Amino acid sequence: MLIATWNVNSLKARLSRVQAWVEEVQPDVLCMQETKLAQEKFPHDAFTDMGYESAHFGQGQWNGVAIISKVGLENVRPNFAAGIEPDHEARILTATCGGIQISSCYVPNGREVDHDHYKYKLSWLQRLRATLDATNKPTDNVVVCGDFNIAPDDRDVWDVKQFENATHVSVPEREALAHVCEFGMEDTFRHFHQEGGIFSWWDYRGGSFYKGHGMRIDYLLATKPVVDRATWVGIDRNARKGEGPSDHVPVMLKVKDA
DNA sequence: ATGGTGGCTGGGCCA
Repeated sequence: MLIATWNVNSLKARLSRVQAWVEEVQPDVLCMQETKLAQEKFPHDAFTDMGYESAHFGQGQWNGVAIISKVGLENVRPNFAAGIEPDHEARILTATCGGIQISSCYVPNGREVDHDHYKYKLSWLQRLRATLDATNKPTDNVVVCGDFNIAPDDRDVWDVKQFENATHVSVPEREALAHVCEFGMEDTFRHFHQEGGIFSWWDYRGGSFYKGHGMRIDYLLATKPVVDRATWVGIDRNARKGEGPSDHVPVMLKVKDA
């Protein structure tokens, strides 16, 4: 089973590239972020034609998360779990696909340290952890993936000196991410790869991709039962090339059958 | 070259 996550930065602008990538790679599940589509505008038919069921949690021209699957799509839940203060934006969608509960997440950017949006980012991560505590055990098959807008450690940015007191690397948000992981999940990329300088996002501005100025802010967290079945994690850097790319590329996790 | 890109829109904000 191949599970992928990709911040597509507008599914309207990116549909042809997403279709081409899905056609080539044939993921069993693809989680998307930043669809930037209203709920009813999601192109379900385009994915049905390729053999996928799909679910979307949209809000309009911003945010929006989706999951497409060809191994089942059940227990679809937009937003955080019942009993937890709901997000006012469309940033998390959860479903069960092929026996694994998978969440497609678009964590708030934060804008600047101590900005209201940064406090929202920290609160959002707390509510993600609370959702897991309320609905799952660490022994469940769970994958939480998406655009976390956090570089987990200094290996995950191109030049740490450029990020003094900046969002994506600040201690409180890294601690908030660690708290999410302490539910009982691991960054599956780091399970297989220890090197730095492997990125999932490059700014559109200033030729960042060609200079190697990126960050690893997209990943798949998984509980131990899933990690124990994992065989490979990869990042499709080629997806950043060519005409009209997203500024993020797909990250993929391969899991053996249970 | 003192700005650089790209998406939302339809001027300026956001990433």
